[in-house]
Amino acid sequence: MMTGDQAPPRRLKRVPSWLINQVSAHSHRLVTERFAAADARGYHYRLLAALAEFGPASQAELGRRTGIDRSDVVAALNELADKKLIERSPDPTDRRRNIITITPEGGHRLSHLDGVLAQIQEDLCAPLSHTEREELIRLLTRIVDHHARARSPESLRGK
Amino acid sequence: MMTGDQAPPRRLKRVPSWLINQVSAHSHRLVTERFAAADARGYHYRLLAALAEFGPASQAELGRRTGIDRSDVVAALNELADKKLIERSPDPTDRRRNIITITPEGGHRLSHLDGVLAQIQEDLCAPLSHTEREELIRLLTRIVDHHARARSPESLRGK
DNA sequence: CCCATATCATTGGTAGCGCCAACGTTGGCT
DNA sequence: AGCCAACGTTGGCGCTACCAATGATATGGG
Repeated sequence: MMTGDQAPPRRLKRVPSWLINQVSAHSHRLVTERFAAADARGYHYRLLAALAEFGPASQAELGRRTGIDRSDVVAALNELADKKLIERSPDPTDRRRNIITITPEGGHRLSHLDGVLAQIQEDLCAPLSHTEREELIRLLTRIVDHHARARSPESLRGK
Repeated sequence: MMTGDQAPPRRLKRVPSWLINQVSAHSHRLVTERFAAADARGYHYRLLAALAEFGPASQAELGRRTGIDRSDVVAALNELADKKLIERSPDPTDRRRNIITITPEGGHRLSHLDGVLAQIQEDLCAPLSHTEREELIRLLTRIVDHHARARSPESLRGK
C-alpha cells in the first residue's frame, strides 16, 4: 500500500456487470465487517428478517423466501440456534418439517442489525442524493424483478 | 402446487446493498456460466484486459489495476500461462519482478470474451432502456469512485 | 558502504456466498 | 400398495476476496 492504485482497464469502466461487482464487493465488505462486530453474517439477517415478517416457517420456506439454498439454511440455523436467536421444533402436522421460531432475543438482535444495516446503506450511498438513491433502487429493482420472473419455476411451464 | 418462489422480506426490498447483491449474484451467474463455456473465469478476463490496454506489466501492477490480490494473480496467471494466453519472463532490470506479456492467442481469447461479456450486459440490462442503462452506469460509477478514493492509500496520510 | 525498509512473487490458509448431488424420512395421490 | 414429491441433512465444489508469512531483491538514508 504505497502509491495510489493504478487505473483499471477502460474496457471495464463502463461495463455494468463490472460496476455492479465493484459496488457489491464494497457492500459485502461493509456487511461482513460490521455484522461480524455484531456476531452475525448476511445469512443470519436474511433468515431473522423472514421469520419476523412471516412468522414461524419451515426451513424450506425460509430458503425460498431468502434465496438461500436448503443446505445452507441448515448451517445458518444451527448457528442461530446456538445463539438462542431461533428455535427448531418438529411440525406435529408434518413430520418431515421443522418449525422455526424467532426468539425474543432473536427479535432484539434483528432490531440491532437493522440499525447496522441502515448505517451501511448510508455509507454505501454517501455520494448520491436522495433522488439518486431512489433512482438507483428503482433501476436495480427492475433488473431483479425481471430476472426473478425469468428464473421462477412457473416460467418453465405455463402455470 | 405452491411451486413459485415466495416473496422475500419487505425489509430487504428497498435496501440498496440487498438489491446490489441480488443483481451481482445474477451477473456472477451469467459470467461464470458463459465464461466457463469459453474455458475462462472472471479473473482471466480482468488480467487479459489490463495487459491488452497497458502492455506488459509486473504481477503486482496487474493486481493493482484489476483489484485482484497479489496471491490470486499468481494462480490466475498460472492458468493463463498453461493455456498459452500469457507469458512470464523475468524483468532484467529488476530481478524481483516478472514481466507478463499477452500472447497473440491471448489477444484472440480476449476479443472473444469481449463478445461474451457484451452479450451478458445485454441480457443483464434487458429490462432497461438505453437512457436508464446510462443512468445506472453513472450512479454506480459515482459510488465506485467515491469509495475507491476513500480506500486508496494516499487517503491514509497526506501523501 | 551498510542497513533498514519496502517491494516482489509465491505459498498456504480462511471466509462468505452460491450451488448441486445424494440420502433416508415422510406425505400425498392414485 | 406403490410412486412421486417434498423435507432436512451431509458433504462437496467453485469463485471471489482477503491475510500472513517467506525468501529474494531494490532502494534510500545515514
